Amino acid sequence: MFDVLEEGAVSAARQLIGWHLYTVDGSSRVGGAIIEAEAYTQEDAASHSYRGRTPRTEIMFGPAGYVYVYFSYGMHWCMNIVTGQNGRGEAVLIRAIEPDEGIEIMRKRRNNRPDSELTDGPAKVCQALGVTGVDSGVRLNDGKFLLLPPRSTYEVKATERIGISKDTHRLWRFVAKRH
DNA sequence: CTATAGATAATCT
DNA sequence: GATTATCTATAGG
Repeated sequence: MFDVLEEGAVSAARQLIGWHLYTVDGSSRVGGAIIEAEAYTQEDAASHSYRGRTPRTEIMFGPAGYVYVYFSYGMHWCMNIVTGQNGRGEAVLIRAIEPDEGIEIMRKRRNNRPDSELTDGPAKVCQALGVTGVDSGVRLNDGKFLLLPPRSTYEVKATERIGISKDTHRLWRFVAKRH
């Protein structure tokens, strides 16, 4: 169903820039275009899957197209899209989105912060889209989540990942280039 | 604008 | 007991 996800996390992270990610809230969609994403694989010391399967990371080892949500720093939720073939232990962290639908809902959930700060970080994306741990293991395009193809082309830049202390040299963070 | 401290709990050693 | 794929408020330039 999602060819773009099945080649592997690095390829998927690069190609996912520009895809639209939404959660469905009643009759409205909440979300927008993915503009920042990072790849994590089992061979990567910064990845939750590095030490093998655990209860938390089990979802990363399943088939592509499922959502993996984890709890971070005792406060925040962050969401990934599982990639690669079944058993590989890969995912792409959704780090930022450019809102285009459901902005009023996001403002409310983000406590009326400026529009520029609604979804410019992985935990902010989850708060704005209403994603928590109960959504971990849910399949895309099967109810709550919608992943739709890009509506325009994006220039993508690869950089070092953010907020990690191991394997920082990998250029596995992909961002939509500003102009 | 940049820099930094503090919050706070699951997860793993 | 240490670490953590973060965010926010606050202080300073």
